[in-house]
Amino acid sequence: MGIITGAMQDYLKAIFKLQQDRSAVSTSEIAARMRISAASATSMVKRLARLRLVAYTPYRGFALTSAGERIALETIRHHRLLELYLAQHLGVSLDKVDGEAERLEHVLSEEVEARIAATLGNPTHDPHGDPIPAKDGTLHDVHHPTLRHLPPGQAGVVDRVSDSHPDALRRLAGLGVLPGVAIKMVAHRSGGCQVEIDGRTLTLPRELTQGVYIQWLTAPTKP
Amino acid sequence: MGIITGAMQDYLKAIFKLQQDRSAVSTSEIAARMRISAASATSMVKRLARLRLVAYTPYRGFALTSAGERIALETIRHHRLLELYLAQHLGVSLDKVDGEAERLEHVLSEEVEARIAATLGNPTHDPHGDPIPAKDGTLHDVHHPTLRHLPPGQAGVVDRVSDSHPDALRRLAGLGVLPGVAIKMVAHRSGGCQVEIDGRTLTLPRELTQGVYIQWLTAPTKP
DNA sequence: CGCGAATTTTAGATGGCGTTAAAAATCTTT
DNA sequence: AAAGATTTTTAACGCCATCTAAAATTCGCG
Repeated sequence: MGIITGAMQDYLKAIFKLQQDRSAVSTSEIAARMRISAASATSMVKRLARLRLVAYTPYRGFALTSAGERIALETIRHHRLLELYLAQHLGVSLDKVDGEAERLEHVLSEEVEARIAATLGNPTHDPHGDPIPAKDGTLHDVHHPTLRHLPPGQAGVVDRVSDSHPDALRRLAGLGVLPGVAIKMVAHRSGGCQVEIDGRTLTLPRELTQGVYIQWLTAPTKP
Repeated sequence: MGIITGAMQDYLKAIFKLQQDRSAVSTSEIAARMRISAASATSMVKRLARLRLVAYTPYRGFALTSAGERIALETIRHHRLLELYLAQHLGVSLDKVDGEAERLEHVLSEEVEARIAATLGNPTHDPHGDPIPAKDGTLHDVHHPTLRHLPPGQAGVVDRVSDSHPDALRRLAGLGVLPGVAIKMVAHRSGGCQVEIDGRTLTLPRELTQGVYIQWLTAPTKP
């Protein structure tokens, strides 16, 4: 029940993410991910273990306790809400929101967090499609919207273009649909959709919109 | 040119404010203001002196160098912009904005600062009437708007009511115009103005609006 | 199984930022 | 101007968070 520092939150966040697949995390994994020495990781993990935020067996790795997971999820919630808010309400570009949120997340009060969430309409996914943990720790699936999922009027940025159909990829590239390009949905049509890129309006057939993954600039509206 | 920590920014800010009147600041003054021990103040001042942010003569006090003042002003700018932004765009109440801004100010990037300033219309005063330093360090006078200075449509909170006219004070209190009460300017009339308090609309004669100091909730609009 | 390789932990520094207690300098007051 | 009071600085410590180098442990392979 001591105080949780910003550095501790970062460790807990990193452990949480590494733990997604494998069940225990090693010192060197966390050190590599956080770009610190293995010795630093060991000493921090020991500190976290003393606070009962991770379960740690020397030489055997460690895993979050439920208390640790709770803090990790809160931190991730802060991070992703901030990313969305910065992008949507302050126009920060998507390649910068992560870095900005990284610093702000540690000093965000519960009150401001709540107001940001409310302003955004309690979104469930951040602009990269990653789920925003709910206050109770609930986590949705990762959301990888393709062009077809953009509602009309909604703008996004092309994240990547599937390379499973090289032909489609080539046609899209020819039309200017490339990763990093801003794209706005104008309207859905039978058999495709109309989008705006760089001021130009195009109509893309269904088979081309399939493999275009985009990043949301606003929260998905709730049904 | 080492890195400037958040604690250093807090010291520089405090020294700047103490320096407003007197020309040199003492260890005990800063210690009292920041609620830390005098010994801590000494060690931090020595650190700041090493970085050439304050000019320090042992046992004789210290003052900001121009480099130190620049950082102090930047920090105060961050603080006051954040206060205004939190109040105006996220609805944080005025008694909480200071504490919130206190933590956020140290991690605000130049980019987000600029976007916040732009969103607010490059305001010159915070919700308490204190001037927001410009990027170049320029500082306006303290602005203590009275009710008469509220533009129509603009809402504020009563900060204090002058007690130099006890009679006026009593009449205002009878009308519900008390410190902490939200008030909105409806329209200026010859000889007074029409305001809305708590849902009720009142017309106040000129002599009553004189001594009512208010806090701005939005930036003064530029001429 | 046992030995070298890889990983992990410990040991010992450093710097930031705070503390208390004692020493040093300055002020005050007679 | 000297004594006493006050202020300021120094000394010694603790905790966080990082590092490097060395010791301990575990892994992998012949």
